[in-house]
Amino acid sequence: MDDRKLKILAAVVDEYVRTGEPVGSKAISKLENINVSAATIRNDMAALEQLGYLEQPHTSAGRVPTFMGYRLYIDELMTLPELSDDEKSRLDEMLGGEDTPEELLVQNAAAALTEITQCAAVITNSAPRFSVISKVEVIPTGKRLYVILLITSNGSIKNKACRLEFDLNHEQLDFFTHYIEENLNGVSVDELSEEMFDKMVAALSTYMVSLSPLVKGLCELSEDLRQQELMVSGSEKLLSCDELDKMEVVRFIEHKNGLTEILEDAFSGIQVKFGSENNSFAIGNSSLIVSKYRKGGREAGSLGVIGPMRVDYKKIIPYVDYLTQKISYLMSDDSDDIITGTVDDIEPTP
Amino acid sequence: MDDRKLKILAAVVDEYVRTGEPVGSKAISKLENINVSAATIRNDMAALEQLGYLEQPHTSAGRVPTFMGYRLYIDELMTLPELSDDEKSRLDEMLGGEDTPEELLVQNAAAALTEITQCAAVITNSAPRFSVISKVEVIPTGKRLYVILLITSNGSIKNKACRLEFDLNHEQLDFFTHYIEENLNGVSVDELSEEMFDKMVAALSTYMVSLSPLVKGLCELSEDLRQQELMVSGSEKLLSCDELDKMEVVRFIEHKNGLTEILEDAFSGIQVKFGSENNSFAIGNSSLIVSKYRKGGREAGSLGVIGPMRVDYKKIIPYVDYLTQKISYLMSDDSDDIITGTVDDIEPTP
DNA sequence: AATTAGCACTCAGGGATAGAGAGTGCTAAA
DNA sequence: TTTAGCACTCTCTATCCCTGAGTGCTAATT
Repeated sequence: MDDRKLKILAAVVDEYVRTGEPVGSKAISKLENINVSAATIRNDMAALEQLGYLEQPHTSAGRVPTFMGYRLYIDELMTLPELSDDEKSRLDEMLGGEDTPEELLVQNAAAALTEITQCAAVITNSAPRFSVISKVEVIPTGKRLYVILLITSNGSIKNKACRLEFDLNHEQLDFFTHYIEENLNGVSVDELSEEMFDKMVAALSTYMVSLSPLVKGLCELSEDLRQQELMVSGSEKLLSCDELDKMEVVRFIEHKNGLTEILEDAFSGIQVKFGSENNSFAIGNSSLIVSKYRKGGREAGSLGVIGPMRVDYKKIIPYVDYLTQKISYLMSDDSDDIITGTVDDIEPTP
Repeated sequence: MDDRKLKILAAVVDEYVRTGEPVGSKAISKLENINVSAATIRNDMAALEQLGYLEQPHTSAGRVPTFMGYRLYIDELMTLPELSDDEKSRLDEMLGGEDTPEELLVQNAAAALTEITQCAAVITNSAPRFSVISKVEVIPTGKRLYVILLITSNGSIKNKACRLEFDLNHEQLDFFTHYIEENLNGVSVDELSEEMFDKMVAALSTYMVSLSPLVKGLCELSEDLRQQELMVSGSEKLLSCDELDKMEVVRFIEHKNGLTEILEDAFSGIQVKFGSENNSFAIGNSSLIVSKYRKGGREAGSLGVIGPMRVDYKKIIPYVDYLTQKISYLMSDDSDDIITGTVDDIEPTP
């Protein structure tokens, strides 16, 4: 695998990304820093095809990169340009100022990626999983009607109305509230499980059976919290992309199949995954460029772009990279007073 | 515009709805209650085209109804069948029993419509606008961090976190809570206005300036409440419908453009609107069949189906009609224990 | 006057055919 | 080892032709 072959492979990918057409030996030979003839390139391309990095849609067509070709290009060959100051400040502006709420920050990043890359952008927020319950309240709001309020250390607030069979008196409500607080305060969202709530129901039933709807409500709320939040923006861009199978895109838009898993599995740093048969996220010729952002030192979610395999990696990767870093920076900034603001610091409800 | 022409127009629409193909004179002449020759029908169809009710995709193709044609068909020509008892009881079952919560009732209706019609269903809930504030709570949850909880008589619950510049002590929190309760409890959501909150800020500023973020938070929550809630279910059905432009459908699914407005504008009874350029709800060849349901004599929301213009109106309209009536009936029935369950009945938080 | 049968006409859609163009692999020369 | 030359392959596009469905018009019939 000599040096020139790698250079040619890189050139083929670049050209293909640029034009979308299978690229021939002549086109490569005309390129600036290639100083060999088309015939030589033909020989090398034949070799690259033999090795599995290129393929021909048909005899007498140019070459197109294979999965392997893209993989090698992305992992080894590609040279990423630095973002210009202009581009950086444009992104900063699109993210919003320093006092933008965290949730909006990530959403703005997705919107920015959609606009700049003309691809779909995807964001997840796994923050809830790493937070702890910081407050639980049960508030009577009508005949036999109670609202449960669940607040976590990262600022998520969930509520739910429950109807009981009987009204609770002061004493009963007090008892329940204290019981719940003792059992849930400070518990990590990840630890919450159905069994745990089942046990609570069992324990409480000796005191008062009719409390179980409240526990059930709590259980449902905790499920809400546990589930990662995933949002896809600009998915219509995928439809106008003729490299992708419209049916598959539609199926993806409907069910977001496999995305959660793949994003959860991802590790730090920029990663590129192909929507091949390997994983459950399967839009035929697609590519997912994703990176995780951090909050207070911990991975808190991910941010990425979904496009055709033939996307401009050189352009998109720096954008995704910059945005995740910026978001991580902004989040580490003022995150302390939310993360550490546990229930111990606060006054009881009057 | 003689009687036979109308009959033929109706037949063309029926056939086109059934087959999806442009319909020719021969097909019409073979129909049961048409007893004239194809030639006669050709003459009438030419006349109907002249009048703007039909059009030809190209010379020597059959005819297809125009907007105007559909409009006339829907408004005057179509004969709606009664639902059979079987169908009615099936719908009743899908709606859920008498004690189904109102919100779920409407959602079940949407699910039923999606399943039966294989189109998208849309529901709105304008109930919040006609409800009153039944409870407001301010709950400390961290350093200078407070959650405001707003509950209305119809069961909507909204919350929001606010950050203050200083922590409040018991006394201050008590004062604020009482002040808010006195000023907001029992106030209709429709009456809430920015000016009202501005006045509250002014009044409170003599006591404590730093409370204003809380009032601002309340103001934002009340805006959330005022805005109609809109849900679309089964929107994926629109994607598999090749009469509709996929791009437009995806854009619609993502942004629900214009739906709120059009649904708010609708008046009582079944209505059919076309997704043409006239209104902001613009999926090219689509049709929206919608009706309002009532609660305690008042319009409380709407219920509808979005499909291609070529939908089976005869089938869908009776379903939508029945469901809205049934929902209106169920809501007038047991609405009292929620509507009238104001804050006065309940115990203060322990 | 209204309806019908008959007929020529139009047009979309589906092969089939042919030529152009791009690109290749191979061979032989540099 | 590289390059030039050349025959070959295969897609793509345009063109033509044919078929079938459906029309509009005219003349005959009721």
